[in-house]
Amino acid sequence: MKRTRRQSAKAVPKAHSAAETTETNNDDVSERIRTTLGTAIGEGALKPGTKILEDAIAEHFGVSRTVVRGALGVLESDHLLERKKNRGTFVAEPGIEEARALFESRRKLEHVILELVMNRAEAEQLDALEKLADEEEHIHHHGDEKSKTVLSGKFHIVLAELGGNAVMTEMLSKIVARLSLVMALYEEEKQDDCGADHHRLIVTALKAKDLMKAQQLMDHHLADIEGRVRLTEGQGDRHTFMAVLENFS
Amino acid sequence: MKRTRRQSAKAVPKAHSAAETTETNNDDVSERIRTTLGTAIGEGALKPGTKILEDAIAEHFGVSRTVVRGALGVLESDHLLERKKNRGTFVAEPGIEEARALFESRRKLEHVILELVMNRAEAEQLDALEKLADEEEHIHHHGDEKSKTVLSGKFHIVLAELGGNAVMTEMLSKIVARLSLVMALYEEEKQDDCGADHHRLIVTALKAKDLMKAQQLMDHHLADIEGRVRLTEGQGDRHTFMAVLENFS
DNA sequence: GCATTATTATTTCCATGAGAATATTCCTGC
DNA sequence: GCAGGAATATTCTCATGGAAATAATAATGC
Repeated sequence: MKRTRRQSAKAVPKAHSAAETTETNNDDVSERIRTTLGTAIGEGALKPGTKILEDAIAEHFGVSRTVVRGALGVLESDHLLERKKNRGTFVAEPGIEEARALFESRRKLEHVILELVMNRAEAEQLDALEKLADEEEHIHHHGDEKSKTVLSGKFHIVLAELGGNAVMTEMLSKIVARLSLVMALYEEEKQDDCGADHHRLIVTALKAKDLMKAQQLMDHHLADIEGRVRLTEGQGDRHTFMAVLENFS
Repeated sequence: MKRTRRQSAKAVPKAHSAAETTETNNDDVSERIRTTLGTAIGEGALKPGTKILEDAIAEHFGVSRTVVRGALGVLESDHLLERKKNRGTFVAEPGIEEARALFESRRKLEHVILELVMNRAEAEQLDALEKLADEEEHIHHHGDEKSKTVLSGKFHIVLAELGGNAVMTEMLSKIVARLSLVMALYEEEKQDDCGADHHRLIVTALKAKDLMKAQQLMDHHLADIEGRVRLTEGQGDRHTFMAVLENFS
């Protein structure tokens, strides 16, 4: 038996039988696949180098491999996945040079965003942001590892949205996503206790209309994150088989 | 006759006959389609709203519609194309809010890039950049409309590359591409004579290590571009049938 | 003559099968 | 037992056909 593909579970059997209840516009599925994989990567559930089985995804979402393939294509163009010819698709493993560029870009972008927020955000919007920071701090004490990183990333996105520039927001989102891969690869110790209230401090600086202070706090916050990382060659693939061998030889 | 598709001209007839000279790795084709359409849009050959026939592209590149479809997908995610369900894909028509965001993002990015270039670029690299600006100025006097805009865009990309941050360069490239759509939609008068030597002035400021001056010149240059545009609603679709009608009623 | 409906044609959209390349297992000889 | 290789299985890759939807054209009624 040459081709034994698992039967599509929730896929419509064959015909688009006229009375389709859900009326699943299949283009939404492509979007859903992208966001699903994107957030999975973002919160570290999918580690760098993990192989992506397009058949499995196709089955899970009840669509053909064609649409999965399309979704993977744009994820690749976002540098979240890498496709090796005839080998398959893998979660990307950014190199140290790319990591450096990403950190730098993020620093600059966040600076600009703070400037925009300072000029545009209403007081009530800042209140909402502050509430998010508080919630985050609350979660922090309850040590839920996953929701911690998720919330932490969300703060920066919401902050960017307050800047009122969708292009900026999108750029930052993509950089943050890629940086989560960098952290997964190069992070050394997970000392997430430090910097728990960074976000809240930034908000108060914003409310005080002190741009310099806010940017300075942001710099400190980001430096804190970058400090958990050692960007030296051979560190990135310490999880790979060869690298592990070298540690024991 | 239900399905009359034009015969693929340069496509290999059927089998990947063992002795394929070119050994056309078909993934390169997808890349080629993207860059082709991308530059076509960038230099205004493809105007906003133009319909993209995937059959025609498939035939032209000698591949199936599937790979064309993939390429169009990532172009869509880059906001250069828009896909309307069951209607087709069209060259994107950015709205005025998007245009505003793009202009602003570009200003900020170019500022950052100048900073990076100031810190990193070697003298000889600046020489190369200056040569590019000179060439551009030379072309300018010979009024070749197309190569003028192409060269003009290229300057900013090369400048970004001198910044030594690939992420920044990519972001700027995408913004510039989208802005060419904005210009095509909203540009009023084509007074490209003014600002002919802007680029060269920026380079000299860079060589003089005068960051403030360089940024100021860049601001002026970009303001010049933005000045050619009137971002008011109803201006964007002045080419559409309904808008034309309104002008005569 | 014009609006409205019916018919035809194009084109998008997706599932599927076949081919090619890679990974894995099994087998044989030593 | 194990190295090397053949056979097998898995997975990617892409072209193709058919169904659905929209656009275009023809036809009909008034």
